[in-house]
Amino acid sequence: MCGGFRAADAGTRVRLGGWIHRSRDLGGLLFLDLRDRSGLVQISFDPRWAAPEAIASASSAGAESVVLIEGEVALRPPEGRNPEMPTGEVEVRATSISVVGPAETPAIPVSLGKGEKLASEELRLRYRHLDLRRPELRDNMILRHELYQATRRYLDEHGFLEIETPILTKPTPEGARDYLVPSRVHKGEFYALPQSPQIYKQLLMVAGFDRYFQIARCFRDEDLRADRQPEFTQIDIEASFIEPEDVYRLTEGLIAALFRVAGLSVPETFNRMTYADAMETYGCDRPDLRYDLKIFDATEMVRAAEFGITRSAIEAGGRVRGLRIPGGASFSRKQVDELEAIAKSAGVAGLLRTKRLSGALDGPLAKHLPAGAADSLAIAEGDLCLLAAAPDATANPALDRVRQEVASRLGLAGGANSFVWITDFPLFIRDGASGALGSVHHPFTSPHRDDLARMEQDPENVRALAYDLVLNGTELGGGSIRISDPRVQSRVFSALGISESDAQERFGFLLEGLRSGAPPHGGIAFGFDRIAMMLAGAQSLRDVIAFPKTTAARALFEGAPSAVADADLAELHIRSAN
RNA sequence: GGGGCUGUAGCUCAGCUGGUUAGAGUGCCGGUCUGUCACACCGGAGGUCGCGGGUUCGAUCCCCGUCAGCCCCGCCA
Repeated sequence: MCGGFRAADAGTRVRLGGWIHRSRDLGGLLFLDLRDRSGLVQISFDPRWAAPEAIASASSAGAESVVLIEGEVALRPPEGRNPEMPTGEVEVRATSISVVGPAETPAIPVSLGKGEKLASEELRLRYRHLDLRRPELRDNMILRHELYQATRRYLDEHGFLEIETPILTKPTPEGARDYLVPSRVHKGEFYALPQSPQIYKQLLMVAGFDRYFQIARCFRDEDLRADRQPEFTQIDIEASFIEPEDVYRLTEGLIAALFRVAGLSVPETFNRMTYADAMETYGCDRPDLRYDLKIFDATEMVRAAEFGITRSAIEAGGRVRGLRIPGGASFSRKQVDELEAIAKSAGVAGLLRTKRLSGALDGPLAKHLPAGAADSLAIAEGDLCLLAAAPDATANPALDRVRQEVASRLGLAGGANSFVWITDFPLFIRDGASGALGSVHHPFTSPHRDDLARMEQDPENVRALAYDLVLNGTELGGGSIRISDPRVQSRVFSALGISESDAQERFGFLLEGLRSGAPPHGGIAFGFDRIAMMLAGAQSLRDVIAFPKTTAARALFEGAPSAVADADLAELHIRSAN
């Protein structure tokens, strides 16, 4: 392998295959950098050891052509060594070369020449076979492979069985849109690609496979982002007779094993935070805890103030909460306006601003505050304080975004990785528009035992046995203890407004399973691609997936999706609307 | 579904207030060159200015539409 040669290999006769990465023709003397998946090595052609025909052949071979080289590994002359290259001590003195895979001039550069920049992402995706040759993407794929292996090794060692579940499954009316697959045999009927193997893994528990895992491909037909692909990979885990604590302990070990692959260490155990605390203190359920910047409540301090904005917000049932920004008093008017614009785009009417200079607070609100307000609100000299007077439902996302923007401006997010388990999610969430209850996680999530009694009267305050693992503001994975008691499952369906017959039609095979002797069970799923992206230091999921889709869910290399012939549709009992 | 940015040579980009022959770097082709490694030097070829329409004496440039890529909101149990 090209990248592995060292000084100790000098004298070895070798036969090497690889791609011409770059060549330097000095006239009578010629150098090639030969590349394979292991790296680069310099091949030298000199009349002292290479026949004239070999030199001519090497000289005319184009970049990215595949060649076979015969020669001998030799130490380079001392002045010709290259400390920048792992193989820089040596070169292969070629005696023959044969061009076995001539290449046309590459459509996009693989090795970047003088002043050259990376081709646009559109072209990189169209010519993916070339882009994947670049060392950066090659290394990402190798890292990904090692993450697969570490996952399998760790879970195998902990007694988990790898079991595959179907790709052709049943459409689910809830959740994300399904990718549908028409049935040829059954006119007018459809399979769906799985959004996750959720129900199958629960049935595997019912079947007695008490520890299951799968590196599972999942499909969701929703709009994309830099960190969202329509098909993606999860590390899917489920086990019987376990509690949340068991899941935490098991998967902290798994995450440690995965981070070790990238040479990173992680804490022995991860911090915990309840959903309620996360929302109260950070305004979101996946806080970035690399920096402090906590949201605080100033409602009591301003309650008595004769100030219209805060007064009406409080009377309407809202609160006044905000952020103290250390040193923020030096922000320009324009900078603060930008922060306010971010908050407004998240739904609040505006931000109240006050800063502490020379001991006192300024701003329109300040004169309505009691003496000593700055101290009791812990606003320090030089701080800027931004307040949102609104119901939590709008203030939380607004303050969350302002918090992130401030952290990015002040460069606060550079510290050590910060893992945190978010626990005690609510079981239900009420849809603002329709007023209907929906599942926060999914309808099979177990309510907290202590909250079972209030399921019917006070469903919005029922906690779920659900948890997410968050790293630096990104959700790495999430899961729950599932419902294993069919009576509890019925009550949850009923709270969700799913009738007995609906439930039977949609999830009948799971309900039958629960009635036939179901162990208590639960699990978790991790976003494999996101973990790979983080560990690779990549900016986009597309850089850790061999053949990704564009933001419009197209595959540019193969041209999918594409139209099909009417005859093919007819066989599937389908007609295009166009 | 909505908003923003981008589209000019194989690749990366520049192109002034709308004006004669659309430029640069790199790659490619030809030549010189015996220790280069982003080799160096000399010469050359290479353009549907994404596509369609409009305004104008005249459009790469202004307007409308459309396609594609990227980013964001909605969406993603």
